[in-house]
Formats: sequence, C-alpha cells, structure tokens
Amino acid sequence: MLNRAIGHMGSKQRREREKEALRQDILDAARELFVEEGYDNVSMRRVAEKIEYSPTTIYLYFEDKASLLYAICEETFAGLTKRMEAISRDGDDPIEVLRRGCRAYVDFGLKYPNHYKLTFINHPQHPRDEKRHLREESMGMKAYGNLRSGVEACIKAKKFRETNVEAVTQMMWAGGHGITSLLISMPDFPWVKKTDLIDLMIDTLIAGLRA
Amino acid sequence: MLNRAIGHMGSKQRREREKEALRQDILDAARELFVEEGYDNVSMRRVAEKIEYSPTTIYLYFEDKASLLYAICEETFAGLTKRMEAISRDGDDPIEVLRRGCRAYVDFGLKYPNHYKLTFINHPQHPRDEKRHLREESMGMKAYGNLRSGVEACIKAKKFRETNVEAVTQMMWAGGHGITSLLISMPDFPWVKKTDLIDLMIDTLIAGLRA
DNA sequence: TAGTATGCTTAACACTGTTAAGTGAGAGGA
DNA sequence: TCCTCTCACTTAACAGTGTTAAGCATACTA
Repeated sequence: MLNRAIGHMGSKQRREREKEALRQDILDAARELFVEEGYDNVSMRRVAEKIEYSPTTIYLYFEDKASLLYAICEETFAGLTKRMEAISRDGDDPIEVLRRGCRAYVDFGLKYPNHYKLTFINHPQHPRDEKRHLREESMGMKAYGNLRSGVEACIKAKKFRETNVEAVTQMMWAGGHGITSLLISMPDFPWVKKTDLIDLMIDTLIAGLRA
Repeated sequence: MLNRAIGHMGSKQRREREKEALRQDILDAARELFVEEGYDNVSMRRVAEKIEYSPTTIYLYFEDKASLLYAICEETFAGLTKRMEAISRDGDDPIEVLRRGCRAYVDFGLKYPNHYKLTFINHPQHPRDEKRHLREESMGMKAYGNLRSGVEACIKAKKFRETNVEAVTQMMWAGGHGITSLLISMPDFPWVKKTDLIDLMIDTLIAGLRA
C-alpha cells in the first residue's frame, strides 16, 4: 500500500515543498517587521500584507502571533549558540573563554535588540502553556547551557572561590542580562561608554569570583 | 479682581476637591488592576467599570493609558526612595550602606513585580515624547541618584579600585536590575534560592570593586 | 431667570488577534 | 473525459482595544 502511491508522489512532494517555502516567507516577513518596528507594533494583517496573502493564511502555518514570534527567535538564537560554541572550542584559559562568552552574549543582544526583547524582556507569559515551556528550553536555554559549561570549566580549574556552578552561572547571566536589557530598553539614559560598562561588569564579576 | 471672587470661593474649592478625589479613585482602581493583572491585560474600560464611570471620563484626568501608568509608578517609587534614603541616613560603613541599598532595590522590585515591570522592563517607549522624558527623571531616576550617592561615598572613602562614579553606579544598577528582571519575567526557570542569588551578585560585585 | 461653563456620557472610529464558513483550483479515480 | 473530493486560501465577522468628537444635563454666574 506504500508502493501503490509512489507513481503519483511527485506532485505531493512539490506541494509540500511549496508549503514549506511559504512558511519561510511568513517567517522572513515577520522577522523583518518585528525587528524593525517591534513585536507589539506589528499586526498580523501587516505581516499578511507583506507576503501578499490574507491574514488568516498565517494561521494555517502558525498557531498564533506568539508562536510566530518564537519560531523566529529559535532561528536567531541558533546564531548566538553557534558563536558561543565556537568561542568555547578554541579555548585556552577557561576564564578568558568565559569572559568572551559573556561579551558575545551582550553583543548579540545589542545587535538584535528586538529579538532580545522578544525572548528575554517582553516574554509574553501565556498562562498554562506547556508546549511553550518546552520550546523555551531549546532556545535561549541552549545559550544558558553554554555559559554554564564556561563557568564549570573555571570552577573545575579551581579559579573561583565560589563553587556552586548553578548560582555562579545565574549570576553571570543576570549581570549580562542586566546591562543588555537596560541599554536596550532605556536608550535615552546618559550611559557611560557602552563597551566600558560591559567590560567593567564582566571584569568586576570575575575579579570578585577569583580566590 | 481676586477679592471679588472670594465670597463664592467655597464651591469652587469643593469642586476642586471632588475632582482631586476622583483622580485619586482612578489611580487607586488602576493601580490595583495593573498590579494584579498586568498593564497589558487591563483595559481602560475595565478601569472605568471599577470606578463606575464611563471610559472617557478617565481621559479628562489623564492624557492616555501610559500617563495613567506613569502616575502610578511615581507614587509607588516614592516608597523605594524613602527606604533607600533611610538606609543611607543611619549609615556607618559606606560599603554596608551600598550593599543594603542594592538589596532594598531588588527586594522592592520582587515585592511589586508589576510596578517594576512597568517602569524598568516593559517601559512603553513612546517616540518623541519629551514630557515623559522629564517625568522619568523624577521617578526611578531618584532611586538611581540614591544609589549614586552610595557609590560615591565608597569611592571617596577609597574603598574601591575603580573610581568612575557613573560607571560603577550603572554597573551596580545593571547587576540589581538583571537579577530582579530575570526573576520577575522568567518565574518558571529553575533558579537557585533567590536570596542566595541576590547576595552572591551584590557580594561578588563589591568584592570585585575592592582594592 | 437666562446663559454659560463644566463634568460626564453616548456613539463612533480605526484598529487588534482570531475563527467559522465558504470558494475555487487542481489531484485522483472511473 | 468527467466527476468528485481534498485542501490551500479567502471573506466576513466577532469581540475586544485605545481614543475622540459631539451632545447632554447639571450647577454656577450674571
């Protein structure tokens, strides 16, 4: 019963390819709009207009607006994970790896402020959504895992006074996130030079951790 | 022309009192709803329903929804400022004052998560609104000023290696904000014990700053 | 008592995310 | 070739949003 259908498989495959292509078109259009104007300022109708389909078509490919957003974030955060993995691969001094990992995290956030907002700042907290829960674990959480490895390496090399891997990782994350999110969401505040602030944070935290 | 009216001033004053009372009623109703259910999940119509007036009445007292929000935040943040000023008054060791100021900041954020969200996380960034710009300076910025004083005291007492007051203040703020905002906006993440994380951050930053 | 200012409401506009119902082209089988 | 049925897509609508123009009634002034 499987072979019987093979003769007509071509069109089915073609249609599936076309569906996948449209899905990508939606993602591309939505990403561009979201990143340019912010999630809240872009309506489903605007996205639909951009791809020249009716608004309801989007709902054939994504459950709702939030799902569309998460699909985009997943894509983008793959980039961060890749960069952070590259950093930890050509690793010499574990502390230097950690330092550069943190910098990569913050730089990434500042380079894609709207993506960062979407995943770590706004974070549309739907109540009782277990699917979303799992999805989050595969996104920014992978970046967290990378950071965790960096911290673990430092602790294993006995570079730090504090030995609670989870606590130190979360603190480093909070440090990076604090700077990133403030710089993004309060751009009019009279900040000191951005790179100085970032370096000061990372260096101070690491100095404070050293034995 | 001023005295002529005095005979009839009573009613005018009464009406002004009543207007002020209604303004407060709106603020109280909105605060309760915003804090309980979050800014985005509360409509102007809901606020109006609660005070038993028509929705448009609110617009006679507040320019728009965001202004209503900012008025509430102003009120609430007076509490934080007061607490932080109290801490710096009975100050012995400047480092201890700074430490306790930071803790007060984070504790405040965790106690009023929706207020904190409104002022420092969501921060409805209206484009080209200069009035709002000024208003912000009188709100959370006062708390920033307090933190700044604490940092300045430490630097003047030659307790810190780094002597750039602004940079250190902004770093301390980012540290506190990072923890506060992450704990608020990702409540499902497997955090280590909250107080431990807060203390670790503050202690590590201060340790890293010491000469 | 007539007229006006004031405080509030009604009704509407232009949007939002989302869905139920309908359309129409093309594939599959006879 | 013709018929049927599937399925990608659209139309129209719902229920809600923030906000405003216009109108009404009460209370104060002259």
